[in-house]
Amino acid sequence: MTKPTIQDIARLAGVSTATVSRAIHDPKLLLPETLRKVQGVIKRHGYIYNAVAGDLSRRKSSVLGLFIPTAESPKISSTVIALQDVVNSHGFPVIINNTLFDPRLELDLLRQCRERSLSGLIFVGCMTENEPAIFALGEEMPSIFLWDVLEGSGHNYIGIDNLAASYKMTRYLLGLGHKRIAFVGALPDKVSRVRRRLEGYTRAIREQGEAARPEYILEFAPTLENGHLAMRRLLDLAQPPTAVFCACDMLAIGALTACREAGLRVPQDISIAGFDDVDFASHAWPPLTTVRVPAQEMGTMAGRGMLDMLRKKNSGLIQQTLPTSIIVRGTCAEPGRGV
Amino acid sequence: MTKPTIQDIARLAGVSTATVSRAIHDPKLLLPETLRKVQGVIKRHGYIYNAVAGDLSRRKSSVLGLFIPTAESPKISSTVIALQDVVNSHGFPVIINNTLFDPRLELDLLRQCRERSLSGLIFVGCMTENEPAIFALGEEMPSIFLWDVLEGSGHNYIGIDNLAASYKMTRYLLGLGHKRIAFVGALPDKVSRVRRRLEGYTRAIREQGEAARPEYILEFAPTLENGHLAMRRLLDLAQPPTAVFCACDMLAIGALTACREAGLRVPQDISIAGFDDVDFASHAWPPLTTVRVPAQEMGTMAGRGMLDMLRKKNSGLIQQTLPTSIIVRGTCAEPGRGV
DNA sequence: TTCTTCGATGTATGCGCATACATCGCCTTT
DNA sequence: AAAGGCGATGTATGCGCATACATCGAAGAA
Repeated sequence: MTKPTIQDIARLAGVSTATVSRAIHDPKLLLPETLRKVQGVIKRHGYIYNAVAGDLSRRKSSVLGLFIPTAESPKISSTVIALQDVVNSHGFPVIINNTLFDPRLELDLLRQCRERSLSGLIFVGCMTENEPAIFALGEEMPSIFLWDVLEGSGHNYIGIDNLAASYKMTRYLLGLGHKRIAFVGALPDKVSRVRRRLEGYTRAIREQGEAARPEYILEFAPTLENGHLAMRRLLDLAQPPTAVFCACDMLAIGALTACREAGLRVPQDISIAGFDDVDFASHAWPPLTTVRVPAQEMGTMAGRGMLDMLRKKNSGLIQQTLPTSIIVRGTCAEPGRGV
Repeated sequence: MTKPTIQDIARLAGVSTATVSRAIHDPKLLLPETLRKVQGVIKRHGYIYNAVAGDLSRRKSSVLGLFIPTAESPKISSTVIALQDVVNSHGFPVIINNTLFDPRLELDLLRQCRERSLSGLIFVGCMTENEPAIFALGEEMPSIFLWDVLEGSGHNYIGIDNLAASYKMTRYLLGLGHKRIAFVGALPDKVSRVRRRLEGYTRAIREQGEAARPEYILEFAPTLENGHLAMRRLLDLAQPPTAVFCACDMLAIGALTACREAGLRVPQDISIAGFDDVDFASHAWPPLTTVRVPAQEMGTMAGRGMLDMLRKKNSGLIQQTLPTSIIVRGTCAEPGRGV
């Protein structure tokens, strides 16, 4: 026996296909009796709705697309999970695209999404060089950008002020008395939120009357291994920094390990600060001082915002800047007792 | 101007729709000249292929579905990333379904996948109570199960021998001289791979001539916070264990923190072992002794296997058991110097 | 030369559903 | 009692593509 279609159900229930369609999508349009009859036939014959056909007919798939650099970042995963939690329960599956910081791949994934007529796109940032194309696409279909602010851009965003947060953390380190502060970040040239963090850092340093030293600015993709590598490179410098500000916790925790291996005490000999406040941050040793990012909140809000846009409610622009805060734990202190 | 369809392209290029379709999917069927002509028109008019229509016509979507308990687990993320890496580059997007250990949700997500006529499903385990339904579905469409072995089941799997690995780790702790070993796992009743790990533990304990003590067996979902909680509960026992085997690293690292807070030295006062070998394991303090799980390999192999199945190559059953190994780091030692 | 084969392309149909529009009673309204 | 309104349902068309089958011409076989 072949899979029953809406037509089979209609025939068996003695109604029209339109009525079956209504029974599935908008039951309250039907007489209770009719509804029961149709639902009975549906259940009895194991009818499975064909969403692909529905999508074609409606000219719009009810799938959402999410773009993230890599699922390897636990903090971004928080955003992903929160988002999915909201939209899945409303029948919207999510296709997750890992761009792996590769602009070509990002574009290719984007094309695939367009081919599938996804009903909405959510970006946890995007490659800087693809911004024009992606922003243009944002005009055509519901899109939301997360994890950064796009002020005055006319685009929907739910983000954090990376520059301000980074500036604040750098000021904090400066305030502790550090003169030689390094910055380790993930590809500032390619990712705007990291670039903003770098700007916050350099601004704070410059305000202090000093220029940021190029050898103190390192570029590494956000993995533990890279944090380890970066710290080793910094420690090999003729004049190593007394504090290291890592633009994400993965790098910071890797750096912590490198310090331990080098026999350096944190924070007595060297201070380390992170960005994100991943769950692991408070379980590291010493517990990591970092910037808390409301990743989960952004995911939840993005999900709700997207649902609203799809339902044509609340058609205004979504533009929200969420607060961050410095979480002082145990990896930063005044300099000068070691090294 | 409305979006051009395959028909518009056909007309503009002076060929039939079939030829355009071939130009898109199987270019070598066409005369080079024809191909160039069609591709020119496609490019010039900004034609975008409509995958939804294609899927309907072909009666099969080229999207894959992946079921995981939660993206919050970094080790499962490794599998996800590796899998996506393989299939995305072949044009297969992946819909990721987080079941959150909720059987109802799992079933609902499964229904959504069926409605979308996904071409293949990959499961990082599934809820035990849904196994019959899911295994039955596995007969209808390409499916692969990961992270556990399904010997003699007739299903495709790429997994690890959880029971044996767990048995081995417990033996290791026993060999160190521990008599009081606790087990903390994530919902063994609901997830087969955790059940197997529990079995490995109890088997090893029983072989020692002792029965596993119920108060030493704790059930917690795999989060850092829960590991912390579990350890505190164990430490509150009249007779706390001298070693704690956590069925996943998240729990183990949380437990580590709880010990530190309680003023207990690891491994001098208490031993802790994990399972997974997440990246963070070697960055914890002390570095975590754990069972290495080839998560990435499973993802890669699953991706390749799925592609093969979809291309009808290699139609045999995929049944592979990958090796695990105990990674001895710094959290386990002989008992008896503290507590 | 005639028949066959095969490569290149065209024709025509249907995939399963949504929905604009039409229909048909029945209940209000005046 | 006639007109209008509205709730419940049916009719009919098309969404954009894949593909089975048909066609046609040229090259090779006999």
